[in-house]
Amino acid sequence: MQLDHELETAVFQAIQTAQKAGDLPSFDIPELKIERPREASHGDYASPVALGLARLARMAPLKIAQAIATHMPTLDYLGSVEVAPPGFINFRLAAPWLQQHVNTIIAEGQNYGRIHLGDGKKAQIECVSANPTGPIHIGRTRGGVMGDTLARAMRLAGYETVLEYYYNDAGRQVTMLGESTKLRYLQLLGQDITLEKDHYKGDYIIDIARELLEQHGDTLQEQSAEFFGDYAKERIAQSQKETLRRINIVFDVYYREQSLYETGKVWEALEALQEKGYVYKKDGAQWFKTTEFGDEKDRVLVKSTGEPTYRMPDIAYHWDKAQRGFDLVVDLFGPDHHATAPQVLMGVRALGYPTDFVRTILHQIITIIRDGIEVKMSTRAGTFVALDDVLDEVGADPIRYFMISRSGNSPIDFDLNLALEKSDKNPVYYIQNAHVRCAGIFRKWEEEGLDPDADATADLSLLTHENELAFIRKALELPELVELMVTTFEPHHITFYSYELAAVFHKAYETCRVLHSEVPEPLRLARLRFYRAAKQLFAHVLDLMGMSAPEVM
RNA sequence: GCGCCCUUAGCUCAGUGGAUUAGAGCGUCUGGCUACGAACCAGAAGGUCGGGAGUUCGACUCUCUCAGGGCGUACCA
Repeated sequence: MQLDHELETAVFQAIQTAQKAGDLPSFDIPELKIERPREASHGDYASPVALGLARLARMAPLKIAQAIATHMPTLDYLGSVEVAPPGFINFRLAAPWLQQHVNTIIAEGQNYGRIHLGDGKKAQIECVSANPTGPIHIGRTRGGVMGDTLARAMRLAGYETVLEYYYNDAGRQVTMLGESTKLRYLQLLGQDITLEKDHYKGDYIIDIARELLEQHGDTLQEQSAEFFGDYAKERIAQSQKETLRRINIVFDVYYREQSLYETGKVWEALEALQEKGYVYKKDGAQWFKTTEFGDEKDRVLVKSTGEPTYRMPDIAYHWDKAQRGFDLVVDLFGPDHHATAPQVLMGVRALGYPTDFVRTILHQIITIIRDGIEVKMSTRAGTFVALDDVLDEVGADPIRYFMISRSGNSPIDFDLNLALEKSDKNPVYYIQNAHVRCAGIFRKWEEEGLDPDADATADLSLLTHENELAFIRKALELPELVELMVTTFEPHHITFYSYELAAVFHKAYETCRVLHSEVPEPLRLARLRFYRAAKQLFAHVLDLMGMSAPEVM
């Protein structure tokens, strides 16, 4: 349940009741807003609705607030309703209800925070979509982690969600990949050949060529570059999958660009655009009239060589997305796509589909810092930082956390030293430590031979410490967080939430002991129940971020 | 030149048009372990929210403008 929405409904009812009772004049009730006050003394929820209604009702805001407060329906979770100048209504949750909520958290488990915004809707998230011409590098990882985290939140919000990777296994880059692999193969056979400017020069190509040599000896010399390309791209795609699995990203669909050619979709899309009059020929190329959709100049769809630009299959791909019946499509693009993303949507519109179901989420660059110095990255020079290397160095959890620790609009400095640091400077451990501390309580409990289910019937009304209640209140924000994430498409909020959850947890942990001799038995059981809920919630929230919940660190 | 993004505490950044005192982490300073993990907690100091104008009962938040910074601007993807 989402208390903020429940309260909106309740306030709406209160206004209606007040109007019937003549305490408020009649007017059409506008959209109501329930918010979380910053100041704890202002309650758990507050509504400024009376301020907005002042003009409509032609009454003093304070009087309106008073009338609403008087007519609020009775609700089990609502402790008090107060009116504060200049006209705010403050709601406070009932302590008994909060205490019982501990059992709700335990009962709902991995479903805690579930909202129904996406029930019955199909969503797709596309991210990473790197070319299968080399290892995944750290820059691509940001979009991948953002996309995967969003996918997890969207599933909790009820969306049937497909995480999809658009796999550019066609076109010029695969040709170059094939040529590069063949040249390396021939080099391994002792031929004196040099790679050209556009060839891929990374060592992984040599490894692939060596594989072919080991499997086939020197029998492949007459094989085409296409043969080498087919082998290399499959090989690289496999290793990309493996790399992504290491960071806990598993795609539901790898959509092959090549399939758009095999089914004829690319040319179908081109013909459809031609028929609708959006294509013209100039300088031997075929141009798309993107200026009709507000672009500053028209763009080439088919080069004078007869090959399509990347734009053409991209449009066909998004055309296909439109036809697959998704209610929501999220495209995550890095800084290199900032300019081109809109052009693809212009293509979809030109093909007669609305594009409001597509949300393009852009993110800024990521810089790697080692020992306080920026690690320069250049794809051309082959000096990009491979995700695998960072995984070897710091592991998946810190990468996942730091990749979504900032709004996508901010560039990120990824500090390798900090990611490795197991200290209070590192928020990753601060959060995971909350789970570890809970685990420690249960471990000790069982080591002492005590009944592991002893807390099942604990008297939760004994959880009266303000720090315990503060934790439960923070837990209640999870559904609101999920809603925020899936409506703004901003995954970074969860890192702040998880940190705040850990902060209120550690406060409770410091003040509310369980196994200490001075704690009376009934309270001990209630607190054990409390930490059981906390442990489960941390495991859940860490899982939403794709991170592990360690028992010990 | 044009487009997108950014400018909030010494540093890195949150902040969904609302309530005296704009938040968090790091850093700095002061305290706290014979207590389930101190990888923690308690407290202090630190701000003309880049400048200016406008809309509003009310602006860090919306609009315009100026200044500074990042990224992009292919018949590459």
